[in-house]
Amino acid sequence: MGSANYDSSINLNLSIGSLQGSDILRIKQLHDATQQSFHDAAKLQKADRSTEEMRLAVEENGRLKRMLAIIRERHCALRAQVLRLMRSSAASSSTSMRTSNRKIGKQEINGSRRVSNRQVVEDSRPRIVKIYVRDGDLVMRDGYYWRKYGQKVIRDNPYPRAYFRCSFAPLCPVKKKVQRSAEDKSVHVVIYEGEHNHVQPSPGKPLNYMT
DNA sequence: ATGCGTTGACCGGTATG
DNA sequence: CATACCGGTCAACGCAT
Repeated sequence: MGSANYDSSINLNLSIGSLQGSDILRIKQLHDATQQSFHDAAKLQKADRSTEEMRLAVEENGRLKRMLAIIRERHCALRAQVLRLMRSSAASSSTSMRTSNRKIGKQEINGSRRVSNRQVVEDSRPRIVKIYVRDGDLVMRDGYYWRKYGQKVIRDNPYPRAYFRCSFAPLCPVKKKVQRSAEDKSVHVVIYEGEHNHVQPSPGKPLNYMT
């Protein structure tokens, strides 16, 4: 910042040969007073600069707050959109799974146990959401806390499948399966089963691990 | 001490002969 | 029907905090 320098030493260039002692004393007092006033002026200038800096900081803070509010608003809108997409894809995947997959045509995923067709009750089937996430995206940052409880190598895929349980609420029934895609190893396939029976602990916050 | 990840064992449903 | 296979879960163990 531009700051003015104040020279506190003053050369009065006086010829003091003809002056009395009292005059010298007065001049010295005057000199001291002048120096003091320069000091005071410098202090005032410094205080003014601090006030200006504080005003700028307050303005900047206000701008940042407005930006944060906008970001938060957009985040909420995006989140709502993602949830809508996840729900619509869940609806379509659950119907396509019944017809396209040989095995799933004979069995349904229902909570922790697979059950036969006879036991399937349409309304009791947990919501299943399948999403594909690239490395570095929110694979493990979906806002919930997950605890890994198993890992298994699955047929037709060299990469193991990891099993997670929602650990935020002890009774939360939601499970999550994460597996690298066999076709594109940079893509994770994340399958959510069920619905959370609690609020999201902290949107976007990193989970215990990736979860 | 507590919580978490790893991993082999186990269980139950399905496919196959 | 017997059995192999498969996906999902359990639980012991070790590690990190």
